[in-house]
Amino acid sequence: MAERKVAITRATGGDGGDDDGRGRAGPHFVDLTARARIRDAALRLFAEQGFEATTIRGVAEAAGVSSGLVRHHFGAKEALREACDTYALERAMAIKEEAVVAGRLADPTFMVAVHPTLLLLQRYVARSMVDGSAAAAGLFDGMVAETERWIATGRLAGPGPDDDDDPRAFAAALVAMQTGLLILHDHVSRALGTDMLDVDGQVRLGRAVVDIHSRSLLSAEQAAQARAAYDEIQARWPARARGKEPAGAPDEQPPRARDEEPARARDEEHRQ
Amino acid sequence: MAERKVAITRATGGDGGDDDGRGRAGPHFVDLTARARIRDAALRLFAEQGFEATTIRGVAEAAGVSSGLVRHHFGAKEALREACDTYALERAMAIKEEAVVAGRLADPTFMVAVHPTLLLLQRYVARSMVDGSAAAAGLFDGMVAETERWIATGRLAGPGPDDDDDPRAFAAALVAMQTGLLILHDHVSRALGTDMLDVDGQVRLGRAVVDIHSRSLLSAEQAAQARAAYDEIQARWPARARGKEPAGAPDEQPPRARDEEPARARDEEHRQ
DNA sequence: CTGGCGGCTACACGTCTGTGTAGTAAGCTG
DNA sequence: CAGCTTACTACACAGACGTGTAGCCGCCAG
Repeated sequence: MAERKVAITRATGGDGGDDDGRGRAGPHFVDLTARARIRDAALRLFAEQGFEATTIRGVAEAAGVSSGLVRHHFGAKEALREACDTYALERAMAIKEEAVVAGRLADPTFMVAVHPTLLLLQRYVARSMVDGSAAAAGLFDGMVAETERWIATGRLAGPGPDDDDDPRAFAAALVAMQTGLLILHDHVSRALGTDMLDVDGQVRLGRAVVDIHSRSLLSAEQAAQARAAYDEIQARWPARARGKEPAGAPDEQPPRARDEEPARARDEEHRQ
Repeated sequence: MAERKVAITRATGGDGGDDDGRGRAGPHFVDLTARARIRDAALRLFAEQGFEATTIRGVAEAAGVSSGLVRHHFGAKEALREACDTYALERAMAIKEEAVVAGRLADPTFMVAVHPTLLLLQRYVARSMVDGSAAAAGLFDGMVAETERWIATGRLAGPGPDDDDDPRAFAAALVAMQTGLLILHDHVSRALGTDMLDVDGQVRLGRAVVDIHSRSLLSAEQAAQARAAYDEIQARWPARARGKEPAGAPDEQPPRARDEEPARARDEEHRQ
């Protein structure tokens, strides 16, 4: 495009400018095209406040431009969102690519350095899922599909992919859990006492997630009890419940069957 | 419109109309006080669309009343939210209490039957956390605190509470993950092919969560690698990083250190 | 019967939102 | 030079929102 000329003469430096306002995979410049600054501001505000709560005027102010310019560059608010979607995906892939091809994957310094950007992008995507962006929905599906594929490879540690397992549900739960961490950024950060996207918080949270997924929170008997309870429920609810037929007697005693994992969150919730 | 108000004043005239519009812990009536219907509609809409996106007029329409009546009963939108917060907590506690004192905890039929209500309440709370309700923030903190307490009891299965662990981060991550499932209701349901709050989806998801938490997704060496990577990062980032001091050499090789759990979500994300 | 009272509605007001339009300045092209 | 495009601004508009107000209609105490 031709915006470059004006932007350059306009003291935004020589950062070039199709639409990301910087060299391909180069580092961040402080001076960006106004369009890029708008997009960045929108991305951040969308991620922090959500789509609806973010106003075009707010984006304009954060980017240091007039609200009219936002419209001039992006037309409508929805188009601005789509631009953010595209950019988030593109930029995240670029970072990942650089990390891989440049062999910097093994360099923690690099990874941590780019993480603020990367995590913001992820946070944006996560928030978009809540706000109901079409792109985010596709992304969620893609993540579930890939996780499912990853499960199928059997690289998952532990007892192995179970007998009659439900990999789709497994994958969906995993993705939703992971995304939940980003969505609840503010609350998690408050609990941690640090921004979870800062290096410190990010490490603490990362360790916690590794801990959670590198041990089994439920004992074998606890898990068995829970599964038995689910069997019972399925048996009594004739719906299309994955090939079980209803049993007759409506009153038996599954051993205190709802005190396990899924119930924990419930308990705590009501406690407060 | 007009015929309804008559029916209501006639039918609900005796219940005092404090706020829930029914006998204390009684079953649901189809005919509720208008106030109760408004609150129920608001709860559902807040849970489904979020607070900002939900309009008073929308609530009124869903409840079958005029928008003015919403204001008449609740004054302001924020007060309506607070009423929902209070009610959600109260009702959830009531259900739980009934389940415990009536000994119906062991009756899966009951649990499943009340689950649609209970899960909607939970979903409301989860969504409130995203929308930034003060009550929800307190609830999150309470859940984290209780989970932390639960961890301290050592009832957690597996290798036991680790050496220098970070129970706060552990608890926060756990709570956020659990909550994420509710927040991403739509996406999870789409992945499942069923509403995750229906009996079928609820069972499938419950099984998946039990599976996730009753095995270790990461092998011992994977976990060790990840932890080593975090050590490395902490060592190089002198922040207030929990009592480690920076090391000198800026170039070593943590064995492909960022390919584990936390990276998985990232990978999939960019893939699509 | 009468008067007050609470549930309930209709309608109006100010604000904020996304959007539309007119206009200015600067640079490239001819 | 003129003519066009592009970045950018200021201002106006319609609609939707939360909120405010006046009033109707059954009920029930006196």
